[in-house]
Amino acid sequence: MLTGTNLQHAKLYNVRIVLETIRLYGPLSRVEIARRTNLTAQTVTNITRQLLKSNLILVRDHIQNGRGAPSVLLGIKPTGAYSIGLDLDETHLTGVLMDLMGTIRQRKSVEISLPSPDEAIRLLESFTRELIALEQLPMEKVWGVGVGLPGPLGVSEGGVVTNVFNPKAMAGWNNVPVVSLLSQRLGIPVFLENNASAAAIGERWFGAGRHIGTFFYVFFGAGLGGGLIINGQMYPGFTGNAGELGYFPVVRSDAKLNQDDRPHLGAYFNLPKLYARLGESGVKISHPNELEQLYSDGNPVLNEWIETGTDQLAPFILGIEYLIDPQAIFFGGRLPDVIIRAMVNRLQRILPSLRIHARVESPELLCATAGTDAASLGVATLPLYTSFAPVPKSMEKKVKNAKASSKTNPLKAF
Amino acid sequence: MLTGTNLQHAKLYNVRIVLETIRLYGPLSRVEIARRTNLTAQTVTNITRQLLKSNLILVRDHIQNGRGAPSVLLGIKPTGAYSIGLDLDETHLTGVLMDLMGTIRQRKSVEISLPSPDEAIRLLESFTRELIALEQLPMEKVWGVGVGLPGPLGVSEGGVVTNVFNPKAMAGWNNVPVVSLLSQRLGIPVFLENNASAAAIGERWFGAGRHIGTFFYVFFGAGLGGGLIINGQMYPGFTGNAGELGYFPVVRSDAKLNQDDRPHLGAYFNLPKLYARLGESGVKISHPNELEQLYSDGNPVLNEWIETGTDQLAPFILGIEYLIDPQAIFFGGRLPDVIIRAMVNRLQRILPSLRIHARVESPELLCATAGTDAASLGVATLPLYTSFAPVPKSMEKKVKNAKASSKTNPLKAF
DNA sequence: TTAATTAATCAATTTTTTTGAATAAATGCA
DNA sequence: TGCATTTATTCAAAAAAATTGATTAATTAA
Repeated sequence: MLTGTNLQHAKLYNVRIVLETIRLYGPLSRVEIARRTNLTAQTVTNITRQLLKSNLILVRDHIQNGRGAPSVLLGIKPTGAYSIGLDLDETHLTGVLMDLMGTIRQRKSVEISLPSPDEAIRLLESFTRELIALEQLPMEKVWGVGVGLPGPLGVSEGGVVTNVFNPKAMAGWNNVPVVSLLSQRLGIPVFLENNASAAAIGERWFGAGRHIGTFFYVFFGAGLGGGLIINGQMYPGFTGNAGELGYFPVVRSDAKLNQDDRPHLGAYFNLPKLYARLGESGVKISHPNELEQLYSDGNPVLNEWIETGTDQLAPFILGIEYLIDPQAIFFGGRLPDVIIRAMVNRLQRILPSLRIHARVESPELLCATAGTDAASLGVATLPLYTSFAPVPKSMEKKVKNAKASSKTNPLKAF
Repeated sequence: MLTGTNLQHAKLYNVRIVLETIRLYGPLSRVEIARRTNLTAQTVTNITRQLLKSNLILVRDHIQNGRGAPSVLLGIKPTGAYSIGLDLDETHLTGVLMDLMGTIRQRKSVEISLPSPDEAIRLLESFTRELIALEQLPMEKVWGVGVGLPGPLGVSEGGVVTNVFNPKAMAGWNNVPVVSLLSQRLGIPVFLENNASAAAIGERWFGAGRHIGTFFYVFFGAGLGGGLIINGQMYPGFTGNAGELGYFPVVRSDAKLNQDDRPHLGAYFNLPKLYARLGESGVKISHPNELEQLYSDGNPVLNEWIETGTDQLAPFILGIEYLIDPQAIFFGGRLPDVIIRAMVNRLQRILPSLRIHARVESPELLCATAGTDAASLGVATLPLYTSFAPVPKSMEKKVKNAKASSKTNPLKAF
């Protein structure tokens, strides 16, 4: 719907712009903020006064450049707010407690084997409570919990993502209202996102994507996923599954894949299948971190897995270049950095021979910066993202009778 | 850059929202506009007063539903503004004069053969002047000229698209500052866009895409192009070539293609090549409209061309589904409707067998509504689009010293 | 004929940014 | 050392826009 704006929302928009400017380029003086945002110094004074009072920013330093009064540098106050990220898939759960600067303050991880929804919800709750207890925080300081699940996810009527339509990978997980179940138990807002998109959001907010407006994120989890950031915001697609290249059908069946699968790209990146194949060759592992040692040992099964997977992936990377034309393509997830780097290097060798000269410029292929906790860091950004991102939507007027989410919105003071 | 907003721009945003609401859903009463936009009735009264004074809207009717004062229905005034669209490629030039409602009032077309930039600029100018003369309009009523060229286009340093990097298809057209050359001669704003993206914009504004926020547009021109609308706005990509699937390399070389080409998808849809192949079989044609007769005659060369092209296209359509996840995929351009429909029907047969069950929903495949003038209609919308679309950018504060484009901006009154 | 209802507008108020002046702190130079 | 200059920040009044509450006008229902 086309929705008008009003003064209150113009102000909220400016508050978010100021906060985001400080976060991305700070610490900054008030005049510098004014210069960057095209707001007047007076307006910046007014906004920063409220942000200081709300404990979201703090005075970092006093510096002087040349003559004149010294600048008061303002920066984000890391302890101004916290957020929890929980990344769950059929093989593991990782939980992190993150501060406003994106620093991971607490971390917990456990290897599991396809939990039932009941078990999982209990586990998610206890992880959350333990992480908060470890940091000795009051519940009010935690703005919310982000939960990541493997895609593709479905969207329920109410607009809330609650279901998992991935019967093979997460059996028994159809129609599970994760959001309402968990938020009832915890009493704070819960956000759900597929782990690939979440990792992309994390990269955008706290990684190398901070200054890249449009990029694709190739995510290696238990399988293969993808997320898309367009004009600085996560782009979900119409059904919420944009970038989901894991289930893209591949033309030729490969003898090494299970025969009961319709051949699809994600099968080449399925970790349990890799573990099984390594097991056949006499190497027993159960955690992606163990792959690092195998790689430096030059394990032939692993090497072949990397090469086959990368070769299958290459045409899709080309497809991303031609269809989406992003500034960069990130590669990240639960695989060790060295293996991701090996894949990127191989892609950089393969792709030029596939491209046609007419292309002016090609996107950079980059290793993601968040490491193996990318997904949990990503989902942890969801509560902050929802409150803070200066998206056009925040310009829209709030309908008067709308059920005030303002109770939980940390910017309610503005 | 992150830019704050202020009262003036919030107002401009609301003006655009009101205008767009009337355009899409009108004629509407003021209260109805207020209801749809969440603006107050008083605000709508103020804004519509100015729009009436500016001659952009008019009173269409007085109706009453039940008791109470009758509603005054407001609608877009078609003659409130005009715009010119010029679609140029190596084989033809089509020019249209469009009113504010998207109705084509005048039309001119000529078949040409790879004009030099000099010849082309002269031709574009004379087309523009003739179209305006035919409608007997003063120059001030024409808000601008949109020019469409085959992609991929490059972007010059100043941010203005001026160059054509398509040496094969448009030889001699490197580094031609089309925008500045033509706007100097005409004295009104000139906009340049690749014809596929332009057709997508046209479909979004005046076609079936009016109520579809996110779609892909497959464009059949002299070759194959593509355009992308995301959240209601044209998405150009980082280098300006998103959706440009014409130059996507295809794996297997086809004997029927020229050997000097690197095999790419667009070669299967190249019209001059089709004409040549038809010529070999004894059928001489030179205009896409003549294909309609051939198709109803069941010409075997044409049928095979359609089938081969569609089969090659199918995996890319699947790629669009998985990567971009749009609500719909439109097919349009200079080919006759029956041929486009045949391709869409064939795709609808092929695609289900390629998809994997896990996909929840697939985008609709739709024939575009603008007919063979899609591209010229599309570029004609560019001047209006730039002035009117309620894009987030219009929320950003204008820098004070910025070279006032307001001289030419029809909304300067606000 | 009169009360009720709805559309639209007038006038006063509120919210926010802007503008112009004032204050404070440091530097550069006589 | 003293003072003009420069720069950052804030105070106070003004301007711009949407909102609120009251008013006017047109029509239907009883």
